[in-house]
Amino acid sequence: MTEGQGQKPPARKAGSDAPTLQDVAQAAGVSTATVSRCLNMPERVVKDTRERVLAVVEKLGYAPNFGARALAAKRTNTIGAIIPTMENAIFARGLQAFQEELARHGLTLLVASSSYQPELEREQIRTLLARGADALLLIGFERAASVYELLDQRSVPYVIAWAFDETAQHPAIGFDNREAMRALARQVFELGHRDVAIITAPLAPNDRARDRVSGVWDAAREVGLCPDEITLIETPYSIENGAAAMEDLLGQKPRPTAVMCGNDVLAVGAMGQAQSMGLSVPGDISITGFDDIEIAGIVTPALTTVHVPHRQMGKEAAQVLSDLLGGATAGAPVRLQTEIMSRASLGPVPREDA
Amino acid sequence: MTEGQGQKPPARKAGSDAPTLQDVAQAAGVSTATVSRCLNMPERVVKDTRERVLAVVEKLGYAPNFGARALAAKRTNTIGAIIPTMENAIFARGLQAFQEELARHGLTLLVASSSYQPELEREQIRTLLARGADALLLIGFERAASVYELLDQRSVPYVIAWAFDETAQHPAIGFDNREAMRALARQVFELGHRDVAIITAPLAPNDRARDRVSGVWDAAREVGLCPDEITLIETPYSIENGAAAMEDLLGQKPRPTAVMCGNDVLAVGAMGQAQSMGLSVPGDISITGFDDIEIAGIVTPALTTVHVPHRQMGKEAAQVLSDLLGGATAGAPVRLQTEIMSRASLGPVPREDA
DNA sequence: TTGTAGGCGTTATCAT
DNA sequence: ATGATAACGCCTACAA
Repeated sequence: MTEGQGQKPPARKAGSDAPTLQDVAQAAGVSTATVSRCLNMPERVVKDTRERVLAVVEKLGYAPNFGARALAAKRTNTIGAIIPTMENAIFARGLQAFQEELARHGLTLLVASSSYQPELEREQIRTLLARGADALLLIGFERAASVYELLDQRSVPYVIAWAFDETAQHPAIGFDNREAMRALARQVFELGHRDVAIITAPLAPNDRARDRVSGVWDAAREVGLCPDEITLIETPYSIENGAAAMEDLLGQKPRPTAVMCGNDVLAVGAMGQAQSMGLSVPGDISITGFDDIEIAGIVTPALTTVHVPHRQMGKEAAQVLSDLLGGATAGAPVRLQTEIMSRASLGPVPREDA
Repeated sequence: MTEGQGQKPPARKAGSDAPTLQDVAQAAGVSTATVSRCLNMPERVVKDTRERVLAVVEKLGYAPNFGARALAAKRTNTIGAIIPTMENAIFARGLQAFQEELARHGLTLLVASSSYQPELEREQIRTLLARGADALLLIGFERAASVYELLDQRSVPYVIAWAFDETAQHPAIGFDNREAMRALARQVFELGHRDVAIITAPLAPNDRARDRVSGVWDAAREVGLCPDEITLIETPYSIENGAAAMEDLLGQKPRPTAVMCGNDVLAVGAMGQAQSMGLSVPGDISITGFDDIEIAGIVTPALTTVHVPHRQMGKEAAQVLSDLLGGATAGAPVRLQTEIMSRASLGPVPREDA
C-alpha cells in the first residue's frame, strides 16, 4: 500500500457508485459467493446468515449489476420484442398483455421499434441480443432469410405474432389476416357494392397489410370482379393520412360506394373526411376498418370492423416463449379467431342516381 | 492441453454463441485492443487496418456485448424513462419524440412503466440504474425523498417532465397543469355554468391530476363558488370508465350542465355516454378534456380541450439530458405553453326548464 | 500505430 | 454451509 492511513479511498468528485456484491459481503462479514447464493438460491444458505445478508442488502439498497450478471450467467430473463411502431395502439395493447404475462413468469420485456424498416429490424435484433435478450417476439413472417439463420445459429428462441401461416416453419401465434378480411369483404359485396376502394398501410414492408388486401381481392373474384378495378391507396398509419386518402378517392369518376381500410385508424380518418365533405356514412358511402380498437366503437357512426384478440395474442405469445425457454420444443403455429363487428358504418349500396 | 488434435473445441450441442472481440481480432490478425479502437475511436487507427477489421466485423456480424461494455466503460449511452403507463397515448407521443431526439445524440432509450405505483417506480428506477442507464426521465415531481436522495448520491442526471413548478429544486420541463386547467375552467364559468362536475384520474398517486383539479377549484372560487359543491369522480384512464362516471353524474339531482374531465380519454367516454342517454352535447351538457390527443378532433362534437406540446416536451427533455450528460449544470425548470382548443363540446349553459 | 494486461461485478466450480 | 477463484467480454491506461 502506498498510502496507508485512510479507511476509505479519497472521496470521489462525483457521487458514489452503486453498492456491489463486494460491499454487501464485507458489511455482512461473509464472502461474495454467499451473498450471491442468498439472492439466487436462498435455500442453499443457512437461515441465520441469510437473514443477516438480506438485511444488509436492504439497508444498502443493493441491486445486482445487470451487465455483470448477464456476463457471468449468460442468462438475463429478458425477452426482446421488435415491433414496427409504438404509435400503433394495437401493438401497445398486445404488448401490454405480453409484458404482464412475462412478468408472471419472472421475465422482463425489452422493446425496440423498427419503424417498418427491415434493415432497422435486423439491427434491432442484433442490439437486443447484444443486450442479452434470451428470446424474441417478432411481428409478421417476412424478413430476410439471413435473419432467421442468425436466430437459428445462435439458437435464440422466438415467436412470431400478428400473423398466421399454417405452412410457416416458425413458432407463431396469430390470426389469418387474409381470411379475416375476405370474410368482411364478402359482406361488403353481398350488400351490393361493386365500386369498392381500399386504403391500406404501405404494402412493401408489411405482410399483414398485403394479406388483408389479398383477402379483398379473393372476395372480389368470387363475385366476378377483377381486382384491378379496385382502387388501392397506400398511406402510413394516421388519422390524417386516412382523411387525405379519402379526399383523393372522392375525386374519382365513379365514386366508390364502399371503402375498406386496412386498419381502424385509417378508417376513422377516412370517415371524418367523407362526412366533412358532406357525405353520409353509410348513406352515401360505406366504410370498414380492421383491428377493433376502442375508437371504432366511439365514432359516429360506429365502425364496422374486424375484432382481433390482441390481448390474448400477447398473453399466449409470452407463454410460448416461456415454454421455449424452459426447454419445450416448438409447436405448430397457433391460430386465433377473429370476429366481424357489424356496426353502423357499413350499409347497402346507395340507389343509383347518376 | 489434455487433448491436442482438434483446432476447435468439440462442437457445442446448442447453437454457437455470438462472436466476440476476440473472434474478430483473431480473424483480422490484430489485437482486441485494435478492434475495440476501430469501433470506438476509429481515427486512432490507420486506415488500412481499420478497413480490414471493419470488414471482419461486418462478415461475422459482430456486435459488442452490451453488458461487458457497460462493465468496462461504466457508460452505456442509455437513458431510462419511467412512465406511469404505456397505454396512455400522450406518454406514447412524448416518448416517441424523446427517443427520436435521443437517437440524434447517439443515445438509446430504455422504457419502464410504474403503473402509477410509487413503490414500483422506485423499483424500476433501481432496475434501470442496474441496467446501466446513464440518466433518467421521470414524470411529475411527487416521489419519496429517498428516491431523490438516491439519484443525488449516485449523481445520476435526471429531468422531470409533464409538470412544472417554479419552486422545484429539480431540472424539469413541463407545463403548469393547474394554471392551464384554471384558464379552461374560467371559460366554463363565464359561459354561465354553475353546476359543474369533474371526472379525473385517481388523485392519490398523480400530482398532475391533482393540479388540474386545483385549477378548477381556483376558477370556481373566483366566481364565488365553493369547491365542495363541485362533484368529483376519480376513475382510471379509459373510455369505459369515463362513460361509467358520466352515467353516475347523470343520476344526480341537479344534473351538471358542464363536466370537466382530467383528460381527453375520459372526456370521450363521458361524451359518448351522455349522447347514448339521449342528451345533446353541448345543447344539454357541455364537456371538456385535457391533452388534445388526436381523437379530440375526431369525435362529434369535437372536444374542447387543452393542447399540450407533448412532442416538444419530449424533444427538449432529451436535449436537457444530453446536455447534463455532457457536463452542463442543471438550469431552471422550463415552462412550456399550453393552449385552449375551443371546439364544439363546450357551449353556454342551457336555459332553465326545471 | 499497435499490443499487453488489469479490472469492471457476477456466477459457478471447486475446495474446504 | 461457506469461501476462494476462474471465467464472462470489453475498455483503457500503459508499454513498445
